[in-house]
Amino acid sequence: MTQKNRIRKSLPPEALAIIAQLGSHIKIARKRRAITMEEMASRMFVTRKTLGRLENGDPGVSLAVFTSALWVLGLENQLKEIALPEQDKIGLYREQQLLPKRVRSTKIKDDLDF
Amino acid sequence: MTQKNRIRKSLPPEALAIIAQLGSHIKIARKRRAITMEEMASRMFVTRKTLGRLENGDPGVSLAVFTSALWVLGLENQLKEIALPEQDKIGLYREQQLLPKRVRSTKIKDDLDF
DNA sequence: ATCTAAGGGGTAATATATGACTCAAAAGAA
DNA sequence: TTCTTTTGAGTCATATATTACCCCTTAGAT
Repeated sequence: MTQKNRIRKSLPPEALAIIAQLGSHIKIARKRRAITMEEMASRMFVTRKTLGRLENGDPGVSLAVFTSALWVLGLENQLKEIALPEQDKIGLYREQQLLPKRVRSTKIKDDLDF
Repeated sequence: MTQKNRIRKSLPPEALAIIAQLGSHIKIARKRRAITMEEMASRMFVTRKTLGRLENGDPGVSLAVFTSALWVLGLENQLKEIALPEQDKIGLYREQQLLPKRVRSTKIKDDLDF
């Protein structure tokens, strides 16, 4: 039996919780702006039901739907901060670990004029 | 003709760009950690191809895949900041606008003991 | 109290995502 | 250079997302 969509059965509970929180935050933001699901869904070019899945924390909704929701709410800029390389402390640390112990001057072909 | 998946054809270019950036940031973070796509995909319980779609900015990948990637990279906490109600300036402003002009003391039935 | 609209949830049809497999190009190490 | 690994990409089968349509409960306004 070829198993499909392993991820749905294996999503760590914390990841599920994060997605659920995102959904409820989006719902709160929508209500604060006094927008109905119908109205917001149409601005997102999706159906009310799909927006509902997002707001209810369904992990299966696409990044398109998610991003579009933030877009309609005017919150899309926050997404740009995610996984920013210059703020990735773990990454920067690991990168240093990968640096060579010593550096040796490399012979550069000097006909590469620049 | 019933049009399906309108969102794919209607995603604002900026939203597409944001998703593409997220993907490339994830790719950078992975490389910094010296993890191959194969290795990372297996930790996410998806195939290398699906991870590739995420890293290449495919707007169709699910929140599950996206969140799982951040999870594996140890960056999932950043997601918790998205659309946080207490930091939603637009929302807080609009909420104030919705407040009633005046307040009138309401007759509270006092047999609601609490 | 009454009424209207908002939203939760079901179904069937269809588009798309995802997995499994494969080939090939490109990157990197020795 | 040569060899190995990584990764990009195509195909097919299947699971799932999304739509369009439906009904129904309930919250909120009057």
